Amino acid sequence: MAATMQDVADRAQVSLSTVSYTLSGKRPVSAETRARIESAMAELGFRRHAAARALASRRTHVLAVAYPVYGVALGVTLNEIVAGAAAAARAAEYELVLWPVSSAEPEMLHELAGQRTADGVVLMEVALDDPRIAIVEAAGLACALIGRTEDPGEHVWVDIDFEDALEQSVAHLADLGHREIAFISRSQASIDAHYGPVVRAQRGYERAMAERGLRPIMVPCDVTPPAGRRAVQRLLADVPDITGVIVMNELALFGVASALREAGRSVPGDVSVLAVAVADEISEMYERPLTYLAPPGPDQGARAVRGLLEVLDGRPAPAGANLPCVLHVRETTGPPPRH
Amino acid sequence: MAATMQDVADRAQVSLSTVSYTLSGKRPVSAETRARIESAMAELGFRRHAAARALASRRTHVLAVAYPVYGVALGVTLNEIVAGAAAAARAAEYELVLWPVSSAEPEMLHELAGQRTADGVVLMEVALDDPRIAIVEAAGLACALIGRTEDPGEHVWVDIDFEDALEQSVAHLADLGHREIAFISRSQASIDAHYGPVVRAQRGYERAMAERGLRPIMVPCDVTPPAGRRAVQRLLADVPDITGVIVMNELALFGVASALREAGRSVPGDVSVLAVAVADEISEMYERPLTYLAPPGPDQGARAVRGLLEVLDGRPAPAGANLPCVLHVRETTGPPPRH
DNA sequence: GCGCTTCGTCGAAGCGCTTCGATGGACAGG
DNA sequence: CCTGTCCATCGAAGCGCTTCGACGAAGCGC
Repeated sequence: MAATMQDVADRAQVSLSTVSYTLSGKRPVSAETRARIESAMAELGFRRHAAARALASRRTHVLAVAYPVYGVALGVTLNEIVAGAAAAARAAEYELVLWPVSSAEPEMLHELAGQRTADGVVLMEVALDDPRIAIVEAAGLACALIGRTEDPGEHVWVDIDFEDALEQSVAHLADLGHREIAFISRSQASIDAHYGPVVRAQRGYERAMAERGLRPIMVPCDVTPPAGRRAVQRLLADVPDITGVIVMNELALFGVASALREAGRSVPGDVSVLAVAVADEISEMYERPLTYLAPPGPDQGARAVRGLLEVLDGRPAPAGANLPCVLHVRETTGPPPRH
Repeated sequence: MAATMQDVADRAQVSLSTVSYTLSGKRPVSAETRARIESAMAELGFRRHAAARALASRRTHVLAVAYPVYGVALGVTLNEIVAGAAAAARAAEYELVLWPVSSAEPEMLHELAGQRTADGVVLMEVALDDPRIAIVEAAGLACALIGRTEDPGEHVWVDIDFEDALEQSVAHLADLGHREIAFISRSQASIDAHYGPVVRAQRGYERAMAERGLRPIMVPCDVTPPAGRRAVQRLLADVPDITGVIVMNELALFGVASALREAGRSVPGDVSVLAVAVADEISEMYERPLTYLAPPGPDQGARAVRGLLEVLDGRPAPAGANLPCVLHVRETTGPPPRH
């Protein structure tokens, strides 16, 4: 079967512990011994047995991401975060695994964390009062948040600066001369549930509009294309002279496009469309080059993982990071029409 | 720190091995001893240490799913499979983790499999000649396929019966009286790459049409809403008297809807629309009750996991399962218009 | 030339669990 | 009453690795 460290030691004619030290670098090993051991490992195709290592070292060298498998329609944004996290983990010689847990079943998390198969957990889509944090910490694992609670305190957290994103969005449109700017956000349910991103975005939007003496026009909208279409139909009925639409809703975006087309409004001639926190890949799907604010995607995952590693190594947790989205001006925004 | 089995044994005044046996059930334990041990475990909040167990038993009790994080836009269908797999694993007291690996980086898989942190791997989105299978098996892990290779041989595999799905689709529309029935599938690239589902679906479609003396109308289409819209525009130009459209493309579906609306074709009055292998959740997103063939979703994951467990327990692998989609007739299909 | 440190290596003790063989008591059959 | 079974339990030997203390061989200064 698979070669063990003892096999390597025998073949290289050294003791088992020397093999361990060449691998970990925790004690010096002479160059020729190291070379002999390395070729023995290569010949035998040796790979450390993770469970044995974990048992002996009290470290699994595994980081987990609590991955919300249910409910999220469009995984691209999540996946970018995971990709960033995986890369950062790999760079530190940690493995990254995903734990498929919906936030509705914290019991599952308790189960997984209790077995101590990971050293730390990255929690995605953190709610303002997230019960999962306590569960993870009770199991003695480190934890990092993508998003943040009401008061993240000393936790490692990485969030998108939604307030800033909406400020940027309003600024871009207002600078172009728009006065009637609507914000199509998420479902009424998520607003009512005080879901962090939605609440903070709304706050940013309202402040940015108020600062410019503009009237905020909030349009809640479910995360589906037809909902986006209906939202725009409603908006056009209520505010016929609308010229700017900010959409923070990946799927609704497609419905927005078709509703505007149907209503005979050209983009950006009649109406400018700006998408917020939409992954590059989604923006590519749009029918024409979309003006959008790209979320920090992979960087979020990478920072969360690096923060986790700091904590695991006994260093102080880095300060929470509120990362900005970056504006890509393409072809769906322009000056408003002069009537 | 966390309680060990020895702590439980001490508190229940039995030996360590007796605790182990009550947990595993591999030897009889008297009722009162068991009760004492169980309350000791509850009081201490004991949970088995996974690494220690894995080391001693040569079984990690973990199953992994190679989860394609990159490229797949719409995760719903994948997630249903994962949910089914997780449930089946849990029922057998296995944990399920996801390994975030794109099929483009098999090296990553090699790394993960080499460390033996799982007993078996479920491979999703298997290509007709998938290099990952050899990698997993070389590491000595069992493996199950969602999808299948050209010749799956003795492997555990679970696939959607795409040929049958298209046969059902054509039958439904033809029975309603349609004669001009188009099939909007996936990108030309995936057709050229002989991606299994696409190839088999096309085969089923062409055969079903031929059997009825109908002319097949294949429309390749990228997996984005605007691509769906363009595909329909092209189709309407080429075949103005089209009355039936079969769509096997989750995202294009939304573009299909808007293109038909724009062209002034009512659904199902002028054109019937039938979606294939679209998750329930996606069908809910459609603007009106959609006629669709639901994929076996969770069942695929569950069967893959159960097959894996059979193999791990030394039993023969169950035969590959080619699962049918089930037709839900709702409101987007009806008889063709009489001109 | 002596004791010191430093370097490279070794041996052994676990990490927390599973599992095998052994043991002792209860009970039935003769 | 003795032997043979069966049942419930125990003790100990690992699983493959990390890590600590120890140790011989250099290399140093005085």
